[in-house]
Amino acid sequence: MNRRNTVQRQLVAETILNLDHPNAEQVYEEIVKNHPHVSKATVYRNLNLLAEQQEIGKIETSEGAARFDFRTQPHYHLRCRKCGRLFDAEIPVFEHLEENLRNTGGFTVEKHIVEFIGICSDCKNKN
Amino acid sequence: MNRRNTVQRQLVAETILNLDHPNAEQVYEEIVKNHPHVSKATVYRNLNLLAEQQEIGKIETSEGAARFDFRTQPHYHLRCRKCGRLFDAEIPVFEHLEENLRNTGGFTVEKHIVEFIGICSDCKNKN
DNA sequence: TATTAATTGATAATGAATATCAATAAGAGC
DNA sequence: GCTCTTATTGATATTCATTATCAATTAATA
Repeated sequence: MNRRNTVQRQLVAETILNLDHPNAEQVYEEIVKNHPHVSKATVYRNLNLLAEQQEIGKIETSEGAARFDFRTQPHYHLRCRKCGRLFDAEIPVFEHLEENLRNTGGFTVEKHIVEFIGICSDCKNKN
Repeated sequence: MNRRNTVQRQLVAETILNLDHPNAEQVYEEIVKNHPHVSKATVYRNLNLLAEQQEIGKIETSEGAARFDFRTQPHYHLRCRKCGRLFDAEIPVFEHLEENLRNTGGFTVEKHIVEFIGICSDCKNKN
């Protein structure tokens, strides 16, 4: 029941700080550079555990693998539909948006996601 | 290059009209009831083709399988995190939202998604 | 009716993520 | 420090949604 402080969990938590919206694969690749023994399953497990306990953010975009984020406050993202990279959207969160919908037909809204989709500058210059 | 009017494509287009935000599996199940010969791959192919040609909507939510929709105008959805069902959100689309972000750091925004996540009334009454 | 290329059906393959389970090791109590 | 309990790990199998493959079929055109 008690959470244990394992080397692997520590590594996942630290690695998130050094990567920009990585997916689980990218976190794994970064970790195995210096710690080849760590299993991919362990990376997935710890990413999810840390996200559940609100120590990191988990961003499930509308396409592709989930991304993780050292930012835990609500904010929105831009997603490049070519490379899949995420960028923080520099607009304020709609604090009152959900109020318009609370208990719509018995549906209880708990949170909302806003995702902007387009092309990042890198991909624009590549074609 | 020319699009052909196959029985299978017709079936997919018609079936979408009778289902509420179905995923590909549900469209397939509905079709095979009366047409057991139709392949699941064909259903996937036609759903994607019709979506590309804007005849139906494709909704890639932040979790689980993609949903399809006979509505093609932009609108938002509520998603139940228990059963995964989608509901139309009865709020107007933010027409000018993307303007705040156009060319943010070279990123060109093409569209945006708003998704409300919560619990539907059916799932609320079940536990 | 013959031609040709879009489409299909059946199935293999992919990618992301979770499940399984025996082996390991963190942390508590002694 | 040593032992015990059980959270955690590593390795791998499995699941799920979807796409790829490819020979066979068939819609549409001439």
